[in-house]
Amino acid sequence: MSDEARDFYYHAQFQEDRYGTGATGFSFSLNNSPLSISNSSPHEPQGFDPSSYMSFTDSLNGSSDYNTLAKAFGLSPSSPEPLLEVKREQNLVVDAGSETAVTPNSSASSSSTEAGDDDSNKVKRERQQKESADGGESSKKGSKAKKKGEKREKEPRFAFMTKSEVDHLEDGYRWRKYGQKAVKNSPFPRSYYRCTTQKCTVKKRVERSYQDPTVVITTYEGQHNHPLPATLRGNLGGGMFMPPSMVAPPASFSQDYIVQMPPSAVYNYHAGGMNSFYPQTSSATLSTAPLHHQQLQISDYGLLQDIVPSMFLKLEQ
DNA sequence: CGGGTTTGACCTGCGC
DNA sequence: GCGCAGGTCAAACCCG
Repeated sequence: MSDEARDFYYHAQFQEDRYGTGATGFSFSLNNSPLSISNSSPHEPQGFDPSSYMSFTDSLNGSSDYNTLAKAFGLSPSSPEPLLEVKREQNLVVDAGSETAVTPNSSASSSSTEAGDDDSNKVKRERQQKESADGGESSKKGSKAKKKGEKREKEPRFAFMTKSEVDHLEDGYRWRKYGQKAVKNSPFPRSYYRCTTQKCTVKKRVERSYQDPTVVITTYEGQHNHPLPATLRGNLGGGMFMPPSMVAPPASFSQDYIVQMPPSAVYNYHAGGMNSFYPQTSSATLSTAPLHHQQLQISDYGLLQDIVPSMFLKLEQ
């Protein structure tokens, strides 16, 4: 697998009740066939390679097994009814189905200039040399500088889209905003966040789709090397949304499978059919419509917090 | 006072 | 080489 093909795109929708009316929920509004080879999306790049699809797990572990995820969601490679969109970014983020294309290769740098630790350290060093002539070799942040010629390693990334009124969705981890930039051709800025846990280099970018302002595009980069902050574990209620960071596919569709809603939270679903899956908890209700049209209504987020930690442990082993 | 946010400056990569 | 856009830094600021 090439370095430049390790990013992912995930599409979900979240109906949020930010004002506490109790009506919250999310839906995997997958308007495209992510696992489909015969994809007909107008936004799909020409000559799109279906092998570029891979599971979250694959994305994070560096392996590529396209069929695994397809199986996991009961899809044949040409299934017209995708349940989950997991897509590598091939140097771009593409909304394969909706109107919210994310700068399709307008500048590959948007997806390839990651791992700022390397460059930024260089930047820091240079700045320090400029600004502090006392040759301070300190720099609490620039401690792991790399050689100049060394090529930056790209962290695996995946992006997903969420329908939400708030930009920064709670995902159980603590984030520190370190930047905000205006996005070309978009009235909405892009925010940059870093995980505040020490030694954790996970970053995420949050921006709104300029074509559909109700859609928030979140791009995760890297993997958390620590558990969910304890102070937040018991606080998963209240409309929190767990974006998917990893999928642990089942051996077969008839079995339970786990969708990890990251960074670490997991929902456990039971596959109910080719085009639907059902949460095992009674806290949620799900229509029998095809999944990509379904809206999972979670009426009791308190239950969610019970589910998440246990599922996480399950995946941890 | 500690931790998070804001924001202008600065850097890098890329296309022309 | 230049300009543009994305990404990051870090001082100033804010807030509990």
